[in-house]
Amino acid sequence: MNEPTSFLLHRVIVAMDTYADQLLRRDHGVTFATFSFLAVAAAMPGADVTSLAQGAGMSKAAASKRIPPLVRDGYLTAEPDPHHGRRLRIVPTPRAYALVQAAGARLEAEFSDLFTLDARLDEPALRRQLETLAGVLGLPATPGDQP
Amino acid sequence: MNEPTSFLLHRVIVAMDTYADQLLRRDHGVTFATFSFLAVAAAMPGADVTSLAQGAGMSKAAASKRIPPLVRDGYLTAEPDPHHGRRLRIVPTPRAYALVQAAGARLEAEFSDLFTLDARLDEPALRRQLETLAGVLGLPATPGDQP
DNA sequence: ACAGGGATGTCAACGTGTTGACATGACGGG
DNA sequence: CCCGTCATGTCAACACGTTGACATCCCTGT
Repeated sequence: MNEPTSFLLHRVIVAMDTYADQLLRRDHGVTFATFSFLAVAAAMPGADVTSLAQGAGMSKAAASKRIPPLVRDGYLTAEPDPHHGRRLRIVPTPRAYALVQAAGARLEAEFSDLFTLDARLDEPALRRQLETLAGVLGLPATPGDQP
Repeated sequence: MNEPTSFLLHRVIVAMDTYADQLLRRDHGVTFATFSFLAVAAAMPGADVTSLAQGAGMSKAAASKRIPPLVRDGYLTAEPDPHHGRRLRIVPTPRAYALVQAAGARLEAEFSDLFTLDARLDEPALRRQLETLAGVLGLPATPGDQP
């Protein structure tokens, strides 16, 4: 009996996430989840908590809880929206942009290397398969796009 | 600028996991993590807590906490190993085997369908890429194999 | 003007993972 | 035989997500 492809996919991702997490912790002092959240925030500066939650694929409550520590650590600023009494404007600081840029480039480089480690790996082909799969699953073409 | 392939991979998996989780909750009354844990237990009946943790890719403590509720719900039995004063023998009940078999088949069927929904999807090709990737990452060929 | 419904952010309670510490059983070398 | 060391399971504390409830604010229809 063969392992289902979906399970194999799962294991591969878990391994890649673990690797990325260790790299980010060691070299940038943040966890993968934090980096990911900051990357979303950097992609939509001035967004409110709800948009951030959607973009990061988590609940409003989770995003709301994540923000205060990131403000304390100098990665974000959170100010009340002058045009809306309840809405917050979340703006990344230069430190956040620097982290996202550096760590993002680092991760991309690492995983690019990964795809060249074996001649049987064909990144463009894999990418096409994944994009089609994303389409079938109803995922947006780019992460966290706001309509 | 293009989204890194590794990020795309991540998003695809998260979507598939979410889908699987909803299906399992609705039709089998367990979460994906629980199913996954029971699948590991079913693959190594009589294993101790440490082996189970390794097989399921979690810490000993997490496995240890997971077991009592599963015993209470009639999915597992946990008895002291007669040959070792501290070791426990974790044995799945028929109910666990039935769940793993039924839910596993269901998931596999769903995701097989998924791979036929678009003519551009080539499951064998995708699978070869993933297996090579797993090899490069140093993953075992089959999940939870004990040396 | 204002009543009602939706949007927004936060809270409490909970689920489930982690790490580090710990008591205790197994085991091998002196 | 006994002592040091490792293996084993559990506990406490924490991290970080979820859901459901909630107060508050905005906006629209009347």
